[in-house]
Order: sequence, then structure tokens, then C-alpha cells
Amino acid sequence: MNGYELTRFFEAAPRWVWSAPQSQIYPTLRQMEQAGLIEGQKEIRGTKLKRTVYSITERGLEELRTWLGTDHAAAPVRDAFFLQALFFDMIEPDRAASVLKTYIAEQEQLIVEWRAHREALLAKNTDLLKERLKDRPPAEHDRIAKLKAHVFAGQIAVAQARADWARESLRLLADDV
Amino acid sequence: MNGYELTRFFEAAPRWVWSAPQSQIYPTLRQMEQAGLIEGQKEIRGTKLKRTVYSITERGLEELRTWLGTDHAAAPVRDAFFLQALFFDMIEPDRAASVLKTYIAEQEQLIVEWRAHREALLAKNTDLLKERLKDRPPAEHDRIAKLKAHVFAGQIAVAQARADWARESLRLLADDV
DNA sequence: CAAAACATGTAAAATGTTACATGATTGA
DNA sequence: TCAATCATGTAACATTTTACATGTTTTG
Repeated sequence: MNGYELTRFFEAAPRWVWSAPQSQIYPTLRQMEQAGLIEGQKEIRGTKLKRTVYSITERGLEELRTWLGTDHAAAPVRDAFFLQALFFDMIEPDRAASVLKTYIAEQEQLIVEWRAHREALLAKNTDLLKERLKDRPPAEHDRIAKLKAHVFAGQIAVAQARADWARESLRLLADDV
Repeated sequence: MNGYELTRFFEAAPRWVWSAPQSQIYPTLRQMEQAGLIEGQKEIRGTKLKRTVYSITERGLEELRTWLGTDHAAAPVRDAFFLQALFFDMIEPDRAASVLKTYIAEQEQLIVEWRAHREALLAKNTDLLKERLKDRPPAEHDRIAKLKAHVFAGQIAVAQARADWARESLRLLADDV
């Protein structure tokens, strides 16, 4: 991809397992190129509009595979929403309920998007997956699609757990007031 | 609390819903004091050892309550582990399985710690909760303890969903190799 | 021809991490 | 008296966010 495509990718509605703002893309691409992890191919569209399309190098693949096979320390816990919920006893139950309802709607939206993405992966019907499957033996295609789809099943399960929890919270708030 | 207590609090084993490294504590306390959200009371232990114990101000309480009652944009999605899992098809299934097992163990550890903390909250048996309940009518104590305990039930549910997902992943990896 | 999409950057500020640095007090 | 705990800071670096800035090409 080039910087613009990456930017759009991270901005896309069905939120990915990772995100990055536009301002990080170009500096990071240059850093990665200097580190020899990716290499850029300069192209010209029309007569003047330049773009640089990057692809991973042998060395980048190596690093990626090493990273994928290594245990990484869990990120520090910083869940602003649960922190907020921890002090719901300090505000009016109505206000807390309103915050919870917005949260539930958000989680449900994520579930819808991730479900769609999961289905698309199972049907081998996403651009990225098609690209990846090109250099893999057809016998493995099903397995790869299933593995990737399963990651989104995980995201869905977590969002589901959060939404369920928030619904229980609403009941708790209503119960004992 | 003073800076030292806050540091220890965030370092404590049963990981909280938030964390902060020691180096952030003191600058942040000073910023918050300048903003009028907290105020420090200087004390001397022994003859020379100075410490500053901070407490929230009226203005700080106000801001806190406003924050608690407001919808906040969800944090950008950045789940390194799910990102890792998304490319498990690129490495040997054995390696992927090993990473998954470590992850499961981590999540289970969190569940154990959070369960214990939840029980302690229900029994109104944590220092912080006791402190908070001091200026609340006794009739509300049960409700407050339940609400706070429920937050940890949520953390547990999410960790459970993650662990279950990881176990399914192990089965998926084993199945079709 | 105007708006939307394509394309790439930088600057300033805030935030977060890792490591270093120093000294006092308490309890075994 | 020595180790653990109490107590507070800073420096250097890396990362992230928000905003600004500019120009080209395609499409309706």
C-alpha cells in the first residue's frame, strides 16, 4: 500500500484490530524503510502526482514472523470506560444509565461491523485476504480464512461480553434506587 | 494519598482498571494541584522526611462528576494480541499455540485477581472502599459496594471471553493441520 | 468547473516509558 | 547496622494527538 491507502484503511468504519492516525503513517513508513523492513516503489499517476507504494522485504517478513511467535507483555490496563463505571455511585443513576446506553450502542455497532467482516473473511471476500491468498497453496486457503475470521469472532465475543455487562449494570442501577 | 502511595497502588498485583508509571505521578499531581483539582497537605515524618498528601477539592469533585456523567469517545482500537493472532497463519502452529497458551494463563491470572477483588468489595473489605463509605449514608453502602464489585465482574467477563476465545483458537490450530 | 478523492507531508503539544538519582526512616 | 520500605524527584526518549498545509487527479 501507499500512505494514503494505509490512512484510509485505518480510518475505515469496521474498526480493525489496530489503528493509526494519518500523521503517523508517513514518518513511520520512512522509519520502517530505513530499518529495511519495507521498501517503497515510486510511481507517477497522471503527469505530476507522485506516490510511493510500499511492500515488505525479506528482512521485514523475518521480523514479523519473529514478533508473531513471541510472547509479548500485556499492555498496561487503561480502560477509561470501566474506570468511569467504577464511580457511577457518585452521579445520578439517570446520568449513569445514559452513559451506559451509549456504550451499549457502541459495542453493538462494533459487533455488527465485525460480524460482517467475519462473514466476508469466511467467504474469502476481502481485498486484503485475496491478496494474501495469492502466494499460498489453495489447499490452505480454507484454513487461513477460518483462522483470520476467528480473530473477529474473538473481537465479537469481547464486545458481546462488554455489552452484556453494561445491560446488567443498567438493571443494577434501576433495581436498588 | 501521597505520590508514593499512588505509585504503589498502581503497581499492585491485582491490576486495577487504570495504571500509571511512577514517573508520571509527581508531575501529574503538580499539574492537578495547579489546576485546582486537588490540594496537597505537607507533612513531616520523623524529623526530615517530607511528604505531601493530596485530597480532592470541591472543584475537582465537580469536574470528576461531570466527566463521569459524560459520554466519551471510545479509545482507538489497538489490541496487539489480536493483531498478532491475525497472522498466526504465517508461523508454525506450534509457535502460535505456545503464544496462545501464555495468553490464556495471563487472562486466567487476571480472572483470579479480579475475582478476589470483587469478593473483597462485596464484603466491603478494601481500604479504598471503606474510605469512600465513610461519608455516605449507611443505607447506601450495600448499593455502592455492589456497583463497584460489578465493575470487576465486567473485567472478569471480558477476560473470560478472551480466554475462551484463545482456547477455541488452540482447537482450530490443532484441527486442520 | 467544482467537489470529492488522491496524495504527502510538517509542527506543536501532550502523553507515556525507561532509566537514573538521592535521601530518610523503620524493623529485623 | 543493614536491608526493606518510605518518599520525591528528573532526564532522555519515544509515541500519540490535533491541527495545519499544499497540491493533483478524477468524476459528476
